[in-house]
Amino acid sequence: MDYPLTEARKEIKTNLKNVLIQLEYKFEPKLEIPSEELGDFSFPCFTLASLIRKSPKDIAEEIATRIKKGKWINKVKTIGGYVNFFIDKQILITSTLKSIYNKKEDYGNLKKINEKVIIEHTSANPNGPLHVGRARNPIIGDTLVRIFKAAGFDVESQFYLDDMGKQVAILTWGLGNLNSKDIPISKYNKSDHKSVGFYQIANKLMKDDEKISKEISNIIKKSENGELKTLKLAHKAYTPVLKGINKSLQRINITIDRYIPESDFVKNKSVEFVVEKLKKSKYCGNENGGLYLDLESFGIHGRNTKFFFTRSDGTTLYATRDIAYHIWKGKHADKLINVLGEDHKLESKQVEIALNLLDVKSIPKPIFYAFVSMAGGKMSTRHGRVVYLDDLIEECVKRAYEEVKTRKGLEFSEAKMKEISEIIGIGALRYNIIKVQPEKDIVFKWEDALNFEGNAAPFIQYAHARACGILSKMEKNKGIKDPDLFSLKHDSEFNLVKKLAEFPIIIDDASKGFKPHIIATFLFDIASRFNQFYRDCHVISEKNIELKKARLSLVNSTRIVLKNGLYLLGIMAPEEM
RNA sequence: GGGCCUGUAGCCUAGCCUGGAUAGGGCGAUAGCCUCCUAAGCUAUAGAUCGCGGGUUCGAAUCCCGCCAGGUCCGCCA
Repeated sequence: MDYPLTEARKEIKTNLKNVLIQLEYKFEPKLEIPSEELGDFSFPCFTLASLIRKSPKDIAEEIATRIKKGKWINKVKTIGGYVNFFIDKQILITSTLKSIYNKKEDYGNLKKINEKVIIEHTSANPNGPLHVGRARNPIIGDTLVRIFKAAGFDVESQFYLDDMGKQVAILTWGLGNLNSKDIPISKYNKSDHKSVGFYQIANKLMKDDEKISKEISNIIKKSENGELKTLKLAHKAYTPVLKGINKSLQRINITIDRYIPESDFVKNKSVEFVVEKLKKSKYCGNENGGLYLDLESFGIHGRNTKFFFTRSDGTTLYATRDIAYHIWKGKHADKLINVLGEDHKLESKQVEIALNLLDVKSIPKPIFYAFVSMAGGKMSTRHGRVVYLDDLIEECVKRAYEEVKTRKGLEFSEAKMKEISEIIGIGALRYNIIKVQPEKDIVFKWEDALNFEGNAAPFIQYAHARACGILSKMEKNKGIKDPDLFSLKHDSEFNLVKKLAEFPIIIDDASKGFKPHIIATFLFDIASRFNQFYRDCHVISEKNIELKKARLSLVNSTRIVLKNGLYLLGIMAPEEM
C-alpha cells in the first residue's frame, strides 16, 4: 500500500495526464511542490505553452476546468501559468495519522527490496585515533547505512583495513623498537591514543635515520609479499588501535559489520589475477618493468596519466589491491557505495576505469566529503594542530552536561544528567556534521560545534521530549483510542501532519540521491512545526474530549516520526531533557 | 600547467543534478512573549549585487562559456 502523499500525487498525475490526452496535448507533465499557501502540488504550463504556442495562462485555465475532484483532489486553482492542486485536508490528516499509528517504528520505511548494498566507510589507517578532519566519514557512512536500510535495502557496512601499508609498518616498527618510557603520555586511557605515540616518534626518527627508514621499508616489502610472520606482527600492532577506533565509533552509535584486511587479497592471490588481466589490456604499458594503464583516453588529464599497478620489481600497489577488493565486493552485493575523502577522487576514478576494463559489472558509487579544517590552517598531527574525534566527543558531552545542569540540576539525579548529556552531546555532534552536504568545506569552530540552539540536534530532541511530556501526563486517561481525527482543524495541526506525511518521500529522496543531510533538514522542519502546534493547540487543557484525543494522537504521531527520523541519523531521542 | 569540488546577508546553510511564482532556514543583532502541556521554545524587525563577466531561454542561484578566490589531487605512497 502506498503512503498517503504518494497516493495523492499519483491521483493528481493520472488525472492531469487524462486531461492532457483529452486536450490532445502530447506532454509528460511534471508536478512541483509550491510554497504552502499556493497549493499542495502544482503544474507549470510554460514548457507546454511554448510547444503548442498558446499562452500559459489559457492552458492553465483550460486544464483546471477539466480536472475532476477525486479522493484527494479537493480544489484546483490557477495563478498565471500554473495549475495549483489542493488536496483534501481531512483525508490527508486521517490517512497519515492512521498510517503512523499502524506502522509505528516502521513508519517511513519503504518496502523491502531484495537488493544488497555494501557501504564502505571510515577505512582509516589504523595507526592512531580518528581525528576530526576525517570524522565526517563514519558519520556520513553510518547515516547512509541507516537510510538505505529504511529504504528497503539489505545493507552491510565494511571497513577496508589497510594492514600492509606504510602507516601500519611505521607503527609496527615503533612498537617493536621503541621504549614506552620515551613515548609521551596520552591524556586518554584508550588503546589507540596509547599507540599513536609510537607511530609519531617512529615517523620522526625515520626521517633522519636511513637505517630505520630501511627497516620500515623492509616491513612493507615483507607484508606485500604476504609473509605471514610480518603480517602477524602488524596485526598485533594495529589491533589495539582498531579497538580504540571502534570504541569511539560505538560511542557515537556506529558499528561496523565487517573489517576486510587488505592483505586478504594478497594471500588469496586475487591481486595477481588482477595484474594478469590488466596486463592484457590494450592500454597497458611498461616502464622499466613497472606496469601501468594509460588513462589519457579516459579523460584523466594532468602531468601524469599513467596509472601504475605494479612496481618495477613486480610487487603490487595499494590501488591494485583496492581493485581486487572491489571485484570481491561486487560479487557479494548489487550496489556498492564508498564514502571517501576528496583526496581519493583520482584513485577512485582510476579504480573505476580499471574495473570497467576488467568487465566488472558493479561499479562503486563514491560519496566524497571535504575535509574539516581548523580556522587558521590545516590540521596536522605534527604541529599539535589536531583535534581528535574523542576530543570533540568529550567536549560536546561536557558542554551538554553543563547545559543540563543549569536547566535541570535541581530536578534530575546526577546519573540521569550524565545519561541525558551523553545523548544530547553525541546528538549535537552527529547532527552538526550530517546537516551539511558532504562536499562543502567545513572550518571547525568550537562555538558552532557546541551551539545547542536553533538548527541543531537538541532542538529536535527537545521537541521529542515535549511530546513525551504531554503523553506521559495523559497516560492515565484512556487516551488515543479511536480519536475523531476530523476535529483537527487548526492550521498548525494541518501543517504538522502534512510534514509528517512527507517522511517516506524524504527517505526515498535521501537514498536515491545519496543525500543524508536532507533527513536533518526534514527533522528540523518537523520539530519547528511541532513547536508552533505546541504554542497554538493545547492538549491537556483542551475541554473538547474528541479534539483532545485527536491532538493526543497527533502528538504521539509526531513523537514517532521524530524518533524514527533521529534514529536514521544515529541520534537518540530522550523522553525528557 | 591540468583535473575535480566549493563560493548564497556579519557568520553558517537549503535550493543547483531535473531552469519557473516573493531565494527558504539557522546563528548573531534589535524588540516582545513564562499565574497556561519543558523558554534548549515562540513572535516580530533589520540584514542578499545568489563570487565576477558574458551567453542560451518567455524565464537563470539553477544550464553553457570565460575569469577570480578557497579546498583537493596530479608518487613505481597509502
